[in-house]
Amino acid sequence: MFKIGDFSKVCRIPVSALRYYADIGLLEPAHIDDSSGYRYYSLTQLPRLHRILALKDLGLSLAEIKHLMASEGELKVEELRGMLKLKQAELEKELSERQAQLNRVAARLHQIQQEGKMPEQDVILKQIEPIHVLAYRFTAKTPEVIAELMQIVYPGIYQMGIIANGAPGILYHSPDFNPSAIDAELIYPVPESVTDAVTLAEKYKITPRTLPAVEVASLTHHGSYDTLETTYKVIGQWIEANQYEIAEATRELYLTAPDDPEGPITEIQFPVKKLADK
Amino acid sequence: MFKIGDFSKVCRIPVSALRYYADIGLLEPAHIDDSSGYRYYSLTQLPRLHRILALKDLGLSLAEIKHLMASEGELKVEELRGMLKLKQAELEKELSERQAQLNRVAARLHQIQQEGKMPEQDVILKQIEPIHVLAYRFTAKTPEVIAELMQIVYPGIYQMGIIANGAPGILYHSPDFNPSAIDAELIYPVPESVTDAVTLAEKYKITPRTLPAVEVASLTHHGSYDTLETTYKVIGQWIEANQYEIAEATRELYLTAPDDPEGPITEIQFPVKKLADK
DNA sequence: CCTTGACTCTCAAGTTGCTTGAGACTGTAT
DNA sequence: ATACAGTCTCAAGCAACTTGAGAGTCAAGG
Repeated sequence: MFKIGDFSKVCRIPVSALRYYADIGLLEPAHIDDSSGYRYYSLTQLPRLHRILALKDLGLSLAEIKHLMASEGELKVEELRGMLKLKQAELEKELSERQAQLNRVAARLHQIQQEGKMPEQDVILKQIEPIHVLAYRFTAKTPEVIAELMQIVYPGIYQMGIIANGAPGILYHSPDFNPSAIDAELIYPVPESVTDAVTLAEKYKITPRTLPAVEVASLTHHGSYDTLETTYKVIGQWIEANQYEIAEATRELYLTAPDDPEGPITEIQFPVKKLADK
Repeated sequence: MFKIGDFSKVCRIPVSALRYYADIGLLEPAHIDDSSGYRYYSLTQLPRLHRILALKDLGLSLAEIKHLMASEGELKVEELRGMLKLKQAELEKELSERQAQLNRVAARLHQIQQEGKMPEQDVILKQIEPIHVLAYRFTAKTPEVIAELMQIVYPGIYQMGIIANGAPGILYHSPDFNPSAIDAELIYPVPESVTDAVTLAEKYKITPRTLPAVEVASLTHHGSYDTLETTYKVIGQWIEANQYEIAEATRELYLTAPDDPEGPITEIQFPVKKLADK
C-alpha cells in the first residue's frame, strides 16, 4: 500500500491528477483511511491505471474511458472499436486542419519577410450559409452597364415593398474577367417567405433562388471602387499562397447604403475549396 | 451603426462572441447607448475585426492578439514575427504528435481487429526524469548469475544503511539478448546527497551515477518471472507497430518487496525514440 | 514527548474561448 | 396596448487538470 505521493512516483502521475481521478470515480484508491482521509493505493491498481493512460493516449476523454471501463473486469470492445474509428476520423480531420494552419503561418511569415509589415487588409475564411435572394442575371458588354443596372434593379425591387434581408451584391460568373462579356448576376437577399410571393417579378426576369452554402475567402474593401481591383488581387494571391482554388462565382457585397458619408464598403467573397496536398 | 445582431450577421460572428470580445477589451463597440446599454458597431470596425480573426486563424490566443493590437494603428510587426515563429514550431510539434496519435489509434484498431479484444496489458509511453543510483555493472554468463547477484548486492547496500529512493532494478546493456554473455547493471536509486558519500563502496565496484532522462515504453508485469518473456515480446511488438526504436539499455524495475504475498510486480521500460517518418 | 518538516486532506478558483440560460429591459410593429 | 424579437447583465458550464489556502497527519530526530 502506497500513500498517494509514493504511488505518484511509481506511476509518474502527479498527485493532483490522481486525486482528480479519484474524485471523478475513474480510479478509486484501494483504501481510504477513515480517520485521516489519506488515500492508499496498491500496485494491483497499476494495470487499470495503465489502461486508462493508454486510452487517454489515444485521445479518448476521461468520461469515455470511465464509461468503457465501468463494467467489471472486461471492457466493452465493440464500443471501443466504434470510438476509435470516430477518433481516427476526427484526428485525420484535425491533422489536415493543423497542416493548413501551419501553411497559413508560413505564408504570413513569408509575407512579413518580404514586405516588412502586415498587409493593410486581412483575408479571412468563413462559412457562408445558404442565402435566399432575388436574382437578375445578365451579360454586360462593358462594366458601366453593371453600374447602370444596379441603379435600376435594387431600387426597383425596393419600391415593390420588398425589403432586403442583408447586403445586396453581385455574382461574377465568368471565371476570367473578360471586360467585353461579363456574365454577372445581381442579388438581393430576402427572407425565405418572400421567394414565392414575388413571381410577379417574372416579367422583369428577376427570379427567386437560393445561393448554396460555401466556404469563402473574404476581404472587405473600404472606400472608392477605383481601387477594388487591388483588393481582388490581394485575395487572389492569398488563395494561391494558401493552396486553395476558386470553387464558384465570386461574390461582391455592398455593405453600405449608396450615400454613406464614410464612403462605400464592399466585401469580396471568393468561394474556395482546398487544393488536395500533392 | 449596427445593433449587435445586425453586425453579427454582417461579419458572421455570433452575438455572444462579439459581447465577449467587448468584455475583454479586444473589440469595443463604436458606441454604447448610455440609457439602454445597447452596443452599436460601425462598419469601420470590420478591418480590426478581420485582423483579429486572421490572427486567431493562425492560432494566436486572444490575449496575444490584444497585446499585438494594443498600440494605436499599427501593430507590432517584429513581435508578431517572433510569435509566428514560435507558433510555427509549436504547430509542427503538435502536427507530429497528432500524426503519432493517429498511428497509435490505427495500431489499436488493427490489434482489435486481429485479436478480437484488448490486450491484457497496456503499453504506455512516459517521460522518465534522471535518476541517481548506485550501480554495479557486470557480465553474466548465465541468467542465474543475475539472480544470485541481486540477492547479494541489494541487501548489501541496504545493510550499509543506505535506503532506496525508488524501486531497484536492472539495466540490460546488450542490445540482443545473448544468454551466454549478458551485460547488465544492477541499479539502486538513492537521493542525490548519497552519491558522493558512498565512495566507500568503491571496493565493491559499486559506483554512484545518474541515469539520463529518457522516454520509455513501459509495461508492468504482474506475477511470476517465468512469463516475463511474453511481456518483453508485447512491448517489442508495440514499439514496432508504433514506429519507435529502442534508444538505450532496457530497464527492469522490481516494484514489490521480494516477499510480497500478492506476487512480484515488475516494470519493464524500453527507452525509445520516434522513428523518423520515411 | 515535542517539534519540525514533509505529506496529506478538502475545498475554491483559475486556465481558454466562448456558449447557454435566467431574469430583466428595450425597441419596433401591429 | 401588447406582443415579440432583440438586447442587457450576470453566472455557470465545458476539460482536465493545476495552484493555493488553511488545516490536519505522519515519521524521524532530539
